[in-house]
Amino acid sequence: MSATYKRTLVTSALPYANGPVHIGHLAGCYLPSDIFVRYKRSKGEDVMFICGSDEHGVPITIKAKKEGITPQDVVNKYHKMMGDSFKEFGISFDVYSRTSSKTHHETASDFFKTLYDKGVFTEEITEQYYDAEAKQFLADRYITGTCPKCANPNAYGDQCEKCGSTLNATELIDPKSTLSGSKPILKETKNWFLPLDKLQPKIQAYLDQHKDWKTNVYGQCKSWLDSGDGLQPRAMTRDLDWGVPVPVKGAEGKVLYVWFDAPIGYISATKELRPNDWELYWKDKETRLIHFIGKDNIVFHCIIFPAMLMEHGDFILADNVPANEFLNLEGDKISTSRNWAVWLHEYLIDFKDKQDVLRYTLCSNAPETKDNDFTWADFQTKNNSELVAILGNFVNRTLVLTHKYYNGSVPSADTYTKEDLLILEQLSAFPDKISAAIEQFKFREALSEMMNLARLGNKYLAETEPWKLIKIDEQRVKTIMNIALQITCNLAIVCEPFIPFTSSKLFGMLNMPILKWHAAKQTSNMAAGHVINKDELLFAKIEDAEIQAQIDKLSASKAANVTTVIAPSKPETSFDDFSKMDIRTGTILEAERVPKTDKLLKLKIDTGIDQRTVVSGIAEWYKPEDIIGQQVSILVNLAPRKIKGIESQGMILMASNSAGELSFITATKPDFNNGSEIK
RNA sequence: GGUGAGGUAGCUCAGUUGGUUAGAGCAUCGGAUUCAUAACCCGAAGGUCAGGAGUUCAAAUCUCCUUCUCACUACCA
Repeated sequence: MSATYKRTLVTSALPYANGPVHIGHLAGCYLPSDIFVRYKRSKGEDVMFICGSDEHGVPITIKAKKEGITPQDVVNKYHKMMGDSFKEFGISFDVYSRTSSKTHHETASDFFKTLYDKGVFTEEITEQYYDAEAKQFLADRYITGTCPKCANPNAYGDQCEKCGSTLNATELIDPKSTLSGSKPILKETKNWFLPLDKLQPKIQAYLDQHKDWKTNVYGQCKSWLDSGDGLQPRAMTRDLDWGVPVPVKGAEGKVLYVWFDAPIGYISATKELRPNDWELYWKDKETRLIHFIGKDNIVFHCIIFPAMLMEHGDFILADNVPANEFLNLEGDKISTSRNWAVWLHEYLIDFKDKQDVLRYTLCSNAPETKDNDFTWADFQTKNNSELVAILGNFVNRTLVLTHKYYNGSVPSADTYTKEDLLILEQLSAFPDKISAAIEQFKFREALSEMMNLARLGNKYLAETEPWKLIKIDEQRVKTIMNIALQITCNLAIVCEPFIPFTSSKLFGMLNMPILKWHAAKQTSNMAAGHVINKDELLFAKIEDAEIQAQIDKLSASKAANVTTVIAPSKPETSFDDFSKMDIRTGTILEAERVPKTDKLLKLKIDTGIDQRTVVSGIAEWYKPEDIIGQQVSILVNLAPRKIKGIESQGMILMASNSAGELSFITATKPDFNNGSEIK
């Protein structure tokens, strides 16, 4: 593959500018892409590494409103924060741009215009909620109301965070605009859709050429294409005032959909970096385009963005999309809102100058094929038992002996023994072994191969025992130490993509210029007589106390999360409104699971008035056989509704705690027969 | 429920087109050693390859069923 390409364009998913970077982001795409790019650079290949902040979209406007600042303020803050911490961590982007830049606005706008002029989009008029006071359409996130499912009064228009269900804004009970607090009205609006349904054959053909993609990536793409109705048209514009304005007449007050806008950010960033020849990287067939992303982005990078590029016409498409799975933290999902994360900017303070320890740990346990778990104990072990004990130790013993025996001057190799030759042969084979793994995006394997070189070194010293031989055969020891130094030097070369800070430290100690990848195949990079610098330790042990401090920090956020979140009270209502509800005491007579659902139970309730069927989403909390005879409160004059083909005639009232668990509510005294009113 | 990805030693993971006693690192235990940050080196122990059935001379690998985890998706009046 590389034979047919002249250059490589590597993109790393644009991080969303509403929070700092955490280890999940790093393990998912930034670290693998950085390793890949550093390796390519070391090989002397033409490679460009693109990233930037994704700064549009509704969550940022909400965050801004909450904090009483402008969306631009929000993205300025996080753009700087993310950019700084990436840099300090050694993620070597050639450009770290942002989607609020002028270049990006122009590029995205032109891109849309081109597709528009080509007649790619379909127009569709739909009804959306509109806030008459604020005079704007409301994104789903700007509407709150009562969740129709769990009765959480603070559900968003797209999702209820309490019960986790996805919603349509129009389903919310008692919807409310978060802008003005007023009740939104439905109003017609026009949006532009990318007709993915019509493009499906083209996308199919594209994916068919890439069956070599990682199984998780290809599998997920297939599932989109093969699912029931296939691909569906997707709106590429939104009624919102934060983003790239839609450059079309009649589209005032509309912006491009973030997922239309964000991937174009890769193009804009390249333009900024190479204003004169950026097209070479995006339009020349001899450029290889690779997107590094997390698994949540697969559909956008493998289906939607390629579709956009295809329809535009001039662009090349991704040759590979090596998406990683997710990284968990101490057994739980990483969550920004629950503060369950290791934040990069905090790590960089707590573990100053230990970038490589985290890089090493995250790479060696990267979620390449399935979700993985990051634990602090593992972090400590990887540092103490591998970086310190194997790599650091080998380098240290080699340099210490060199200073001790030769005052830091590289001894000359004399006659090689059979075992020496074997070692040298193995030594020169390492770069290709590591290359092979990196080219296949198997970074864990590549890293472990790199460590094997240090192991080889340790083993060589243990077998030849120069500290014993020095007393009887000084000539022989010179050869041994020369070889040990060659191994050390080549380690400095091949470890660079993974642990660049260590690499440069090592080159410094060896008093060597930075050597490139091909040099690692040589076994004589360190010339006899060359004088090395004073040695220092490459890695320090990490003590239990430091690890405990991090674990305590996490425990604290866990404790903070357990404290019950009390939903704020709803707006005042009238007694008349309340008394319209006819709530009764009833008893469950029969209960059974609704087939093909996870959460639904079909209940037969004696309401005192009659016996009726109610479908209720409580199957996660109650087993059918356990609740026969259970007394419940039921809203009996609610309009019936068909759920999964069953007509549900009422609603069981449930108490719901902050964990989203549900509980029946009933009279606590006996003798409250069915039909007793609740008021 | 549908779709996709997973379930291999205590832990984290490899296992190519089915082919001899299923591998590695870390952790554990034993030995050896002292140049080295009690590190290194050698060795041992450790697995009904989630469970069951089938195809085959031969299955971790192919087929079917069951079960668990994760993601997307559906149901929630």
